[in-house]
Amino acid sequence: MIDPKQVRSNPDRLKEIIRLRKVDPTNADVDRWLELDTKRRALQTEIDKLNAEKKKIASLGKTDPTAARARGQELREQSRNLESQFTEITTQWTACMEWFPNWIDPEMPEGAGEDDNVEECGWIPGQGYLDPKQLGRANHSAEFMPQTPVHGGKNSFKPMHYTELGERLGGVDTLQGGKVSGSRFAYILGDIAVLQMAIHRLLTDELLNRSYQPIVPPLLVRERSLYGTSQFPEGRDQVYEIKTDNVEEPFPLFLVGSSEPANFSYFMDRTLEEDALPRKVFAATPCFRSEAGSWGKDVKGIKRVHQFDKIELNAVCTPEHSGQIYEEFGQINQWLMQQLELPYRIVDKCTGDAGYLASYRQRDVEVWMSGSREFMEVMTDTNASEYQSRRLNIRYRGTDGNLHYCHTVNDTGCAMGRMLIAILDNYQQEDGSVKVPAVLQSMMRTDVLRPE
RNA sequence: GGAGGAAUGGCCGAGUGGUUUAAGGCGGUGGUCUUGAAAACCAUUGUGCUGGAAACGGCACCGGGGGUUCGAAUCCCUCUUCCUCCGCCA
Repeated sequence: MIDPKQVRSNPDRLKEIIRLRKVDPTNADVDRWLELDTKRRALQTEIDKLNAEKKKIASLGKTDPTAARARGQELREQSRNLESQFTEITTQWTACMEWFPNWIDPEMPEGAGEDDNVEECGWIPGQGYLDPKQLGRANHSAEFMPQTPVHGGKNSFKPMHYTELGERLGGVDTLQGGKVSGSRFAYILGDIAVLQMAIHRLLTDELLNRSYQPIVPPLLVRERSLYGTSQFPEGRDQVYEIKTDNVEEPFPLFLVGSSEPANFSYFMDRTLEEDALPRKVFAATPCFRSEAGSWGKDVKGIKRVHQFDKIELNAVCTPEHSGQIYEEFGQINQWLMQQLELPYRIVDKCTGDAGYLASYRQRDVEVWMSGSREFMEVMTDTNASEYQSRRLNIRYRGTDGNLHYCHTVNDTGCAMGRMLIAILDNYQQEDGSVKVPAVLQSMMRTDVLRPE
C-alpha cells in the first residue's frame, strides 16, 4: 500500500510507474481512484458535520428529551444513508488502491522484461569476478561463463542433465512423487537429502553468527497476511487454499508460497522502538505454489515444483537502513554462492520484471549451470520500502517520539531444490558421479556422490 | 465436541443509558525545589482522518461488525481472540 496523500499529489508519476511495471491499469485505475477519493472525502466531511449536530442534540436530550427526539430521529436517518454510501465508496477506493504498485527506486533500470535486466556482477569459481566489460543486459555474460561442468576435471565430456544425474544417484524420485501427490512433487532421498541438510547447516550457521534471529512460523495463514505482503490480490492464483470444514474457525486458510508473509506478519499491528531496529530474522520452511499460468513450463525434475524448502531472510527496519540491508542480503547471497563455488551473476531487475507490487528495488542471483549452459534464478532480494509495513501496520516510534512506518526487506537465503540442481550440474564428473563442494565434505563425510 | 469466564488508553484498573469531553494509580515528558540526584509538589500525556498558510478547529476510536435509543464503554445480536474445566489426542 502506498500513501494516499502521495497519490493525490503525484498521480501522473503513479500512472507512469503502473505503465513501467506493467500493472493492469484497469485494476490500478488512478483516475477512477482520484474520483472516488474526492467523493469519499466530501462524504467524510458531511458525516463529520452531521455527527457534530447529533452530539448537540444528544446533550440537549439530557434536559429536554422530547425536544431532542424528533430532530434526532431525522439526523439518524440521514446519517445511516451517508454511512452506507461511505462504506460503498470506501470498498471501491480500497480495491483500487490494492493494485497500486510501490513507488520505485529512481535507479531501477527501465525495461520491458527480463531481457532488459542489468547485470551487476558475475563470478566464476577459481577465477573471480568478471570484468565489468563482460557485463551487459539480457544474457550478455553467458559467453564468458564456463562452457563445461566447472568442477568436472580437465577432460571434456558430454554433460548429463541434472534430472538424469539426480535419478541415477537415487536421490530424486519424481515418478513416485507423481504417483503419491501428482505432477511437480518429488521425493528427495539419501545423499541428496543429506546434501540439502548440509547446505542448510552451512547457511544457518552463518546467519546465527551474524545474530540473525531464527523463527519457525505458521505455514497456514489468513488472507490478511497475504494481502499484507502483496502476494494478494495479484498472486492469488499462486496459492493453495485449504478446506477448513472440520476446524473450529471457518476462515479460509492458505498455504504460504514463501515464509515471508508469515514472518512479516509476526510484526503486524505492532509498534517497535527505533533502537530495537533493525530486526533481522530467518526461517527455513517448505513453500507451496500452485504454479498456475506456468503449467507447461519446466515440468521435468525439481526445478519448478509445488513444494520446496527455502531459507528466507527478512528484515524490518527504519527507512534509513533498508538500502543498506538490501546490500547486506545481497552479500550473504554471494557469500553462499562463493562458499559452494558455484558460478553466478547478479541482475538488477528492470521495471518490467521487478516481481510483485511491493518491489521498490529488486535483484536476482542466477546460478550458471555450466553443464546445461544456462542461468537459473536461485535467489531474489527485494527492498519493499514501506509498502508492506503500511498494509501490515508495522510502525516504529522514532527517537523523535513520533510514529513512522517501518521498511521491509526480504531475500531468498537459499532455495534448496534449485541449489541441489546447481550442484549436480556444476559438480558432475565424467563417470556420472558428483563431487561434493569442498565446504560441505566434512559435514557430509564424503567427497563424492556415486550412482547406486 | 461440551460447559463457563473475560477483552477499557503505553501498563494496571474503575465504570450497568445522559457532568465519562473515560475516575484513580503506574509509567513517560516538562517544570519547581536541589551542588547533583532521590523524594515531594505542579503541569502535561494516545492513534487515525479531515479543515487551515498558521494559530487553532471538526470527526472517529473502550476487541471487530451490526442493532435498539434523542443519547451506548454500559442494553441486544453476531464474530474474533484469550483463559478455566470436561472429553479426545502427538
